[in-house]
Amino acid sequence: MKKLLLIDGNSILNRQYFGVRPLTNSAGVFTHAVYGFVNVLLGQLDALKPDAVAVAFDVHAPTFRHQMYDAYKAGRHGTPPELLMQFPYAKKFLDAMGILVLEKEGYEADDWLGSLSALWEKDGGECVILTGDRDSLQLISEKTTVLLAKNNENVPYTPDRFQADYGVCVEQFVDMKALMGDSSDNIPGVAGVGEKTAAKLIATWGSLDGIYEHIDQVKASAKVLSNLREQKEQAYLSQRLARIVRDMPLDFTTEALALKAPDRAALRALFAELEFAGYIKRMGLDADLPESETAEEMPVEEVTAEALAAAGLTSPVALWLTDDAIELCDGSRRLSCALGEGLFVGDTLEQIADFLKATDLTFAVYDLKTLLHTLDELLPHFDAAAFQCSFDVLLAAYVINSSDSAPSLAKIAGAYLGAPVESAEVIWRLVAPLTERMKADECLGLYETMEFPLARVLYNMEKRGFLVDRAVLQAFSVALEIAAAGDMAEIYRMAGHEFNINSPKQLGEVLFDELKLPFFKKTKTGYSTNAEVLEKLRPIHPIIDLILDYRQVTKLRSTYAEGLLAVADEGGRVHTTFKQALTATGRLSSTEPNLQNIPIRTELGRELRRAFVAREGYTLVDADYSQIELRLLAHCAGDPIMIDAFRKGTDIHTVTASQVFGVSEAEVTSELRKRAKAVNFGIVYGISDFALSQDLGITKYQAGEYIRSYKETYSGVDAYLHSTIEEGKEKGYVKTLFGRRRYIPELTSSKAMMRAFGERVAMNSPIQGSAADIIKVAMIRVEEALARTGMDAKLILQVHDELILEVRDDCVGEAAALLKEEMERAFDALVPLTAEVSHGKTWFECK
DNA sequence: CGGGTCACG
DNA sequence: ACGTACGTGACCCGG
Repeated sequence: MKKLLLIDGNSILNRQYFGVRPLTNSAGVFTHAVYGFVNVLLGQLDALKPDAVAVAFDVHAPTFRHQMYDAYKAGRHGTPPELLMQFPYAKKFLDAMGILVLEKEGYEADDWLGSLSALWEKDGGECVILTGDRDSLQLISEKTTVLLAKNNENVPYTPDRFQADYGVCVEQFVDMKALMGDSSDNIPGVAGVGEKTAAKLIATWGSLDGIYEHIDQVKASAKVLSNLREQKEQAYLSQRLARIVRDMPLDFTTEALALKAPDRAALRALFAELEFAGYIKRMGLDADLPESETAEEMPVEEVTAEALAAAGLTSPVALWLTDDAIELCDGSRRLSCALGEGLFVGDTLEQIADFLKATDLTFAVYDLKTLLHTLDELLPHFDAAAFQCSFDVLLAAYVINSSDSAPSLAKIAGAYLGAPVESAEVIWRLVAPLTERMKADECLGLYETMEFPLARVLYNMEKRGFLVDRAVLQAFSVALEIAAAGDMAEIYRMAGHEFNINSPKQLGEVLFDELKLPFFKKTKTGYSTNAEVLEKLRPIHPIIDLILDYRQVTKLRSTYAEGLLAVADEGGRVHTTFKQALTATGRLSSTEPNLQNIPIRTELGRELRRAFVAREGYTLVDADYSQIELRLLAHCAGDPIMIDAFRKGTDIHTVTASQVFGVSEAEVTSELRKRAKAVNFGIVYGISDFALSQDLGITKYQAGEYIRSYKETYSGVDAYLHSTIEEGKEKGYVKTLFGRRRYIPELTSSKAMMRAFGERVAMNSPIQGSAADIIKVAMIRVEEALARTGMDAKLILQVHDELILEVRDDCVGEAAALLKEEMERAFDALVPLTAEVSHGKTWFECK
């Protein structure tokens, strides 16, 4: 029996795009989706050995079904350009492989899959359909299997497997979808009917027709029954939408699908353009090249690990990891050490691992932290601590100029070199000019003693991760879900109809057009519905409270409870990624997950911290700097009154209130202290009377008076802030206590708005940046001191002014003392930089 | 993919 | 006249 392999090109490319880590060739074309696609296709050809192959693509036409589909696609899953640009390459690849590409205006890939599998079956052949789209499961038959592409595997769906999964037979699938709908395909279905109800109804009555023929006998909830009756038309419309076309007009016969011989020259050229050296090798395409041409076009030697070890490179050697090779360059030679066929060939990787283990070379790299993670994932028994590295061009470029965040190697090369060069060579050639520039800008010390050593500390922290209690998150998520559902029902009742509460547009219409509530603020796109606005409306209408609560609980659920569950590893630990070369001020940022914005300010939100725990037998030790930014302001400004206050250990906000409002410290009420606190914060941010008035709900005039009085009290601070702005205007940048620069071109702008922004940045950056520098020093010292003492205590998180350790129960006291000591000693300021330590089994208990 | 909203320091 | 505090990241909507 002849075998046909049919592939849903859109679906598979899409999966590869999101599943394979991003990759570009040196021309900047994204290539990872094609890379994965090629891998999948070659793998299936190998495994199935089909007689015929075809790959289908969507070409939308403005028919009804496709309009809806397009609207949807354009909405939430609009194809990113980085994927779009890869489609032509995938098709070129298929052409070169001798595989038929199917596309026709007005038809989707699954229409082709349906029609061709029907045709092939009629001719007595067997068919395998490869797709990631469950829609195609309706095409399963005795002769047709659907290989459903999941994250790591392809699951073969036969009629039996389908029945087992869905509880109905394949022929009933379309009717089931007619009832339950499919949000991803914009099929409405019948309201209130989900997978469970749909399966039960279809299993009982056999089909959609069966249900409606016996509608008076159908047993279901009153709501479902009335929806079934009212939405009969919609159900049949959904049925039509869900059914894949199986009889599209075809202007060719099954013979046209037969696999042809590949055009090896075309394949080689394509892979060369995409820089898929691994596939050229895997398919033996380089063997076709005349010897001389190979040598001329590819000056890179493909060598084994042993040969490499014997090559006699001299330190420092630039090291650059591509998808299928490690490139090395010592200035005179550039070598690429093949990782083998793809990244996952065991013995070759082992050889690389052995080489790295045995070598005493020192490397220069781009982004040490990421490289260590990659090597750790790829190589057996990789020892990050033994990997000798002396230079990181990413961190050097960031220290020199923090303005463009996380610059690519190509971008750094563009800025500091001229001609385009290969990656390993770029790294090697960048070391000298970057070093010289750092010397000239007096930030080489910052790089050498702070940023570069910090990279390894961050690597360790990321690798360790933070344990979360998944049961706690689950339970929290469920409770929040229930709360949200309750709010939602009540909101709909008060509004008189259902709408999407998450849509600011729809919410604005309900509140301000329908309920006629007064509006205070508009955004570019419509009414503003933010918390500040809603807070004012609170007394006017009871729906506001519910909306605020709904917002809070859905945020906590989706961003935190569900968000954290989604990224926890098998052991329940979450591994954040610290971006070390991103912020303009020198702070770190934390992503996937962001562990630097875990709720604390509200009681409910704070509950989440109960889910952050120490592992069995261990305790969290947490320390945070007390008002470090204000203390640094006192230090930088040399302001005697502020310095005195911090030295005496008095409460700074109380002192400020007493001074600014002219009362004794004993007379400072909590309201006065609150206002003084807002002024103190404002000063650090680069204050304006308007913003302060907004924050405190007072008049602009009053806010101006506060500021005037503040500046009188702390005249040193006032003078310092002015001089900082002046220096910024003169030099074009401001800098931290450790010499980290931030360039502020806005300071010389002709637009007042821009200039004012520049001035606020000039006032804030040295303070925020110095605080960031100091905790970085502390982190390096804490990591080092803990390692030296051999204590079982490890840094696992930094939150700007806070450090968290996971410590074995028996050394909590010792670790807490060490942590406090190292943080407070990290910088010798004119005022004490105090750190407050606490500990507990969960983050919640650390306060 | 930009804007609105809201979480943190 | 005009829009306003500094630095971040994630989720959701809708064009």
